Amino acid sequence: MALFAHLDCNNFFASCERVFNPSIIGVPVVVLSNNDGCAIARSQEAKDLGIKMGEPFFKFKDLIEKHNISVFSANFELYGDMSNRVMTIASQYSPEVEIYSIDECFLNLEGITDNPRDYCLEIKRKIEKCTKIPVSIGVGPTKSLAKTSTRVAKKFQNKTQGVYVIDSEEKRIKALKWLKINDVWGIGRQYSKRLLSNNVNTAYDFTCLEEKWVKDNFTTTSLKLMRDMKGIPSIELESIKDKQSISVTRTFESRKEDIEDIRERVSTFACKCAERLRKQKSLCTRIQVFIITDYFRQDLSQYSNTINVKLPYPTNSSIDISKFATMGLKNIYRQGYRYKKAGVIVMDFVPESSHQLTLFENRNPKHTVLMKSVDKMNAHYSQDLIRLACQSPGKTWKMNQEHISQRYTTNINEIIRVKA
DNA sequence: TCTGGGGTCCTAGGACCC
DNA sequence: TCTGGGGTCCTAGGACCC
Repeated sequence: MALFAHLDCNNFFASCERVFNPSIIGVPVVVLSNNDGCAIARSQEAKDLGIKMGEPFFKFKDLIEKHNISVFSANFELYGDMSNRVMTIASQYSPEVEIYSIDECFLNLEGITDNPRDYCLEIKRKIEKCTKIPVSIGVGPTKSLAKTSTRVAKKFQNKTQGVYVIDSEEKRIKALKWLKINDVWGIGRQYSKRLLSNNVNTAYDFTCLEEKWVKDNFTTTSLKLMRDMKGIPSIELESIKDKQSISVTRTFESRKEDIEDIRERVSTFACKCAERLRKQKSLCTRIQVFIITDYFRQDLSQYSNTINVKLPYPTNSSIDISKFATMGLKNIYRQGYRYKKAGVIVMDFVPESSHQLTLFENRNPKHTVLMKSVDKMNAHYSQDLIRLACQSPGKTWKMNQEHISQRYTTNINEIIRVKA
């Protein structure tokens, strides 16, 4: 019998901040998105105050002082490193692990234990001891049921001690009847609206639908999900795959009109894309560039556009990608608008190794060597030491990060200090 | 004044071919 | 006036996830 565990860190980003700052344990904590735009993580206390996921910062600013909320700018370097630690420990408990997101993973427990509850309590204990990150674990015969179990484990923490196992038909039905349709993995806003209007209120109702109806009204993915929740394993554990696209997009700290300012941003985004491409040893053959004005300001004139640039040859050179992205930008830029956001997305990859030189190759082989040394130096010294000339340092933009914590675990200068 | 970022998958519909 | 059918490939857009 198939057996999956799903592990989820509790309020992950907020918990990361608490690891290095025990004074905020027990008080509400909110972590903000880039530019301190909106809430992307909340501790339980902050959730209880009614602060919603994605809520703009300015809308709950008045609550901050009133309830003594600790606010942090997102510190992804710290979270990424803490995530690695959690995942490394989890991986010791199963030969087959899928890292699903920064704070979640699935473990294949088939044939590993006769007592999944105790086994997972041990995993939880170990992770919490070594990393101080609290986790919840759910177990079930399929991935979606394991994920459902995790929700139960979280919701009824006192009863479950943070671990719940669906190991009988009664438990499966009980959990699915409890799970609201809009909380089901794979059922989003649009789908739940349609399902609710058809009197499908819970996950259980969903599993009772006719397969044909689900397939006709939704997609094959939803059908798979439905079978999976019935207990028929239909969603497989996935191994680590190369990315199919890499994107760097940012909201500007202010609105920009001048193409020169935007070009500098786009060039920097392009270089970041190229760097990540090189990291996974891929070359891209298509670049997408987009710009958009501030759609929250309907009083201003709006414009947005996207362009696809097909490259004459596959590349992961920052110089090439920046050049083609800039060309794309020039095509879609229109004067007289105040732009709020731009982005570069690289796609249609080929592996670096299998790339064959084409007859009309005009890729500059020197770039490969150059980029290698750029990456090396940037890794060795501080990040982004080496830039292209067009990323003029004077113009390089700085994010609003008023409340950022230190990179305790990845930067020696920001390591935690202990008073003796 | 102030509203994130990075991904994946699926489908409908157009272009094109025989 | 009548105006095939079937197949493939590609892409934009929309849904979903964290």
